[in-house]
Amino acid sequence: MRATVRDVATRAGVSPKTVSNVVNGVVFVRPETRERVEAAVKELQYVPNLSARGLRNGRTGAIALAFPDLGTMYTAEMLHWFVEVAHELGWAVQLEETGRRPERERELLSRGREHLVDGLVLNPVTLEASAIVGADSLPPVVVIGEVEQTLVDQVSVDSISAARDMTAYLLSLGHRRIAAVGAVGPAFNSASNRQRTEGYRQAIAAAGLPTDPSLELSGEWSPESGRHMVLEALDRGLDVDAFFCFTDSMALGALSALASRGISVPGDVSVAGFDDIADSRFSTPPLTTVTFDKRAFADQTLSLLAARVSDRTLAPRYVAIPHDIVSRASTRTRH
Amino acid sequence: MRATVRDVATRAGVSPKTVSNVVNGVVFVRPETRERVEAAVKELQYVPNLSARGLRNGRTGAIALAFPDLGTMYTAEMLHWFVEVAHELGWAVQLEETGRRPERERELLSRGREHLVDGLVLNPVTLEASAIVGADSLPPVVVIGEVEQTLVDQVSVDSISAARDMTAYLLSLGHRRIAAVGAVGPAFNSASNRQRTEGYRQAIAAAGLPTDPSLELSGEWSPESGRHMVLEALDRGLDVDAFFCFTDSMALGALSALASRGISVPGDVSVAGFDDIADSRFSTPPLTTVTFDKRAFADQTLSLLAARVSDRTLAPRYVAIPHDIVSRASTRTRH
DNA sequence: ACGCAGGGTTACAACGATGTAATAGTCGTC
DNA sequence: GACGACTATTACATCGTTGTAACCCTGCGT
Repeated sequence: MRATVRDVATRAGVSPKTVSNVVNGVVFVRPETRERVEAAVKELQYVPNLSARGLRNGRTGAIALAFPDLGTMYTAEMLHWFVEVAHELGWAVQLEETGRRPERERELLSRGREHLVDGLVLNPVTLEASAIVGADSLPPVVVIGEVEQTLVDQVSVDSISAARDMTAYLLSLGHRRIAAVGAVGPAFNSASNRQRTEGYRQAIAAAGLPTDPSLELSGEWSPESGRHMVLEALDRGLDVDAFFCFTDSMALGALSALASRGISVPGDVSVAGFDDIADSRFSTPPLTTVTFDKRAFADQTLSLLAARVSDRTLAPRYVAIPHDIVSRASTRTRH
Repeated sequence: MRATVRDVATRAGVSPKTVSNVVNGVVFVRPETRERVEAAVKELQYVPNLSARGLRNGRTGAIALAFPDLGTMYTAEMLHWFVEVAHELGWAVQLEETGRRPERERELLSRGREHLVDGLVLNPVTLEASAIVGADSLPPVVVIGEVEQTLVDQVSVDSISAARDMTAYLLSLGHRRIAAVGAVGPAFNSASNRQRTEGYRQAIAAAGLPTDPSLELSGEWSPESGRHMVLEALDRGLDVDAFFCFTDSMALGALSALASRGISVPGDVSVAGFDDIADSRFSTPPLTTVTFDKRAFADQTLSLLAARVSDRTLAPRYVAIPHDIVSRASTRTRH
């Protein structure tokens, strides 16, 4: 049987509350009493029951992280930092997978408090502002990534400007026929690809080039789909000198497609990605991509969440994480 | 304020216990009563407080998953399935990262019950049997991956035979100088690489070839390290016609190293991996690797855990997940 | 010496859900 | 019509922890 404050109290000859005081260390306890209690705690291997504590003071010490797909490198890297930072803040982390299902996202928002969590970090794909409005009492929540809403705290990279920057970079290398892989379209339409498409178009327009819809390849944001979009573009003889893939994972699919057709990267075409996942340093060739500090991303998100947990009346805030272009071997100057 | 059983009970004109009965659905409740209660639940948006439930019946409905490094593709894919299966079983999932620190692994075992979990799935790197013996009262736990112990439930691929099979496969393609990338050695020594090294050596010996220590490249199991080991081997002029990397992530590093030296895969050398992570289908070239059913892995693990949670006196069981060789373009017959 | 201040400790209640045992209610049967 | 045999529902206590408020004690001031 597991030891409780009662057992420890009896052993140390004090009251349960004194044990609690020692364990929590908020109230001053006479050194000799503290010592006796600590000895008893050690002897009985006492560990506080967090269910009871959670019941008593309404905080569970856990937050939930919800991502659309756990099986991707992007999510893995984000998780790594989120768990690290959360633990530094004394939070345990509960994991949820929304699987791109809007109803699951809504469910998390409305029933968020069921699963013993003090707050929620949600990376939505489909979520629209209406879903947030719908829930009349939200748990403390920070959404991450591109979502068009101003009702709750949010952290993201400024995708419009990042996509604009990358496109401008490719243009500066001399590329003129830049395909946007994963652009908004019938196959996939979310805030993320709307914004990246927007940034791409802005840069093209700023360079005085015409917008060419045939260069905007629409599809799911996965390696399979990236490969597929590129193969299809090649099959229909698209005139293109660079592929700007809206995620690294699509870029890996693109590289695979190009390699299978014997097209050299960066000899024949350049390829660029977005996210700077670890794999992009080990692809053939290594990938030029949009990078950002993922540790800072987690830091910012969880500090917003901490603030909101302690004061739920704060006005919603938005934090943009700075981004940068990292140039690797998959892009080269074109003449 | 959040609704409780009391509020629902008042609203529906019944007692709190009846609400509980309806919500849990174990006792029979008269249809009209049930209807009234369900209506009240919906109107008040009642959601049970799991802290209270956990306190009352000793179960929290959550399990913990602990992996050494969350930022890898292998972990991401495993997580994906574990979370899916856990949710099907009605468990929430709490995430821990051990960071290859033995003390963190021990801590999870000894203090596992602190964090509101009914059980623990632990993927140890350094954990040895002694650490498990040390803890005199273990939480329900299943270890996954290669660990040399028989004290608690365990699920893993049979690494010895999988490594033997892959090595035999490479031999059958005509390779005679097969490097083992990530082999046991001073740089990294864990049950995993001991076992894979053992399988590799068995196959070499079974083919009547001499064991050549210079072919066993020791190092961390990461892409960086994989690249590094291969580059170093090339630099010292190692005579080699295939690289068997003990994980796909190292294999991706190896491919990157070979590409940077202009060595063709599979033209000049073959490369094989282990784990069949998603990326390995999109590398250049796609990777021959050891595959296994990760969904089945999660299924088996969590059903062992469920069994142990409900009966902690069961004898420890071991389940091996079947593996297979999947042949892709990174390997080719040698003459 | 007596009273008062203040710190250290305590008894008690409450957080919300649910198992237990007792109660109210229903139906069938003789 | 009354009694038994269930069956649906209830009152109560409890899980372990901690906030509240009351308590006791030591030490100081007058």
